[in-house]
Amino acid sequence: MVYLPIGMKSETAARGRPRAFDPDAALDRAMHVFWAKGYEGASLSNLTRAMRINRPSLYAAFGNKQQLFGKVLDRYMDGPVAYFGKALAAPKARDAVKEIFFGTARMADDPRIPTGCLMVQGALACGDTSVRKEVAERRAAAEVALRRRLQRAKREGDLPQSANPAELARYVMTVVRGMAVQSAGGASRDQLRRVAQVALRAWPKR
Amino acid sequence: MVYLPIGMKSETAARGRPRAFDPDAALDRAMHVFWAKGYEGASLSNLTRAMRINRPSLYAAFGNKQQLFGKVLDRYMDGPVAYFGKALAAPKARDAVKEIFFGTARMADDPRIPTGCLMVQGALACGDTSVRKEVAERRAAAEVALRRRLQRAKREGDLPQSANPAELARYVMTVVRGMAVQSAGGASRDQLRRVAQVALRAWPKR
DNA sequence: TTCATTATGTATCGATTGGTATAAAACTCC
DNA sequence: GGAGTTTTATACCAATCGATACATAATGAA
Repeated sequence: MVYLPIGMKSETAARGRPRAFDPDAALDRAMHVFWAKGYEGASLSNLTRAMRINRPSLYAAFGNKQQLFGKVLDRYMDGPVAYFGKALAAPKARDAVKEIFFGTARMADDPRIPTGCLMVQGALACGDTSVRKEVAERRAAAEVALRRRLQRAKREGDLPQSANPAELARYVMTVVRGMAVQSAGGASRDQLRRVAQVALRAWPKR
Repeated sequence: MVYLPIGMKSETAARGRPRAFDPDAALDRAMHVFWAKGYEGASLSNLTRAMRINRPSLYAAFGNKQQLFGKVLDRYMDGPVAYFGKALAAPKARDAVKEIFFGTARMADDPRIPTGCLMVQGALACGDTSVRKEVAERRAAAEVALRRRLQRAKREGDLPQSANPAELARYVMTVVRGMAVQSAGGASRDQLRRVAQVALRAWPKR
């Protein structure tokens, strides 16, 4: 198996020595390290050992530690938390929120992934300000997506006119972030499901 | 001004050269560094500069970095989050929870302290497992305290018989942790207050 | 004064950090 | 079969990490 360089079209002929590792598999392994240890807790030695490549290969393929973290975040959004975008496609806003809550709870017991949320524990507090800013922006982007979905729901009469989409979106994301912290602290899927049930009681009645 | 060694009774005569700094003030300064940068993001150079002492003084007074962090956590519980224990003393469980929520929101705009919560962003994910475990235990202890308070409320008829104190306590702490994450991401006091209002709608009716 | 004791300031320790220089290896193109 | 190109592996870089050795300063006790 020969892996193509990042961003290279498959039509293009591969020149030079072929890459001996799968960049996506390496990103998955890096994701686990960042997820479990945080950006600063993940050393390059940790990363290269887990990714099963050596340092120059990492730098050639992914830039540097910060750019690697960015690519890991991209992959995280398209992978473990893809349920979030799918949930927004539910016909009813309440069902979308329910799926977001239960999707978050579902991650807790998955033995293939670390506990918690990469966007939360990856770099909540961090000596490197720009890294902290990047994850904060990604968290904010998720809240914006949910807010837009709830605004649509209000226009469609799916939410009462008294409802405030911005407030509700912020509330939902607050619960989701809190569930991530609880999960990182050892909360089980079942415990988080019950939290989700309670949280849903705050949802506006039609 | 002469400051007494840690743990020394004021009756005891001070021997040797007197300490030239106030340990409590130094702890407060260290707290800010850990709070803003996290355990791993806070280097000893950051800490000693902020504390205005040099390294040997730090080690003599506080042990090592991890023990310093532990003492900072103690001070954090008795200082910035003292509102939590006070809230539990409210006569009604709902008021206690309300005070916990609003107390958490109140911290967000305080210019004297960093955003977020030291027990969350101090070491949510961390290369050092024992540090991560310590903060997790402290978070768990807060939840236990609230659960006991809600169990008492149920016995007193302050909560309906159908209420589940353990679930409710977990829900409240989930929201509080989520508010901390939102605060670290730049949410204002007012935004968090509105989140608290929504969260309270999930509280069981009498 | 002298001694014991404790704190301070400087200078440094070995280990680890993120990041590279360099050369050999493995491929395509001509 | 080279020539050109890219990846791999080893070895290394300066900087920083947490932590200390050591000499000096400042106090109480004798």
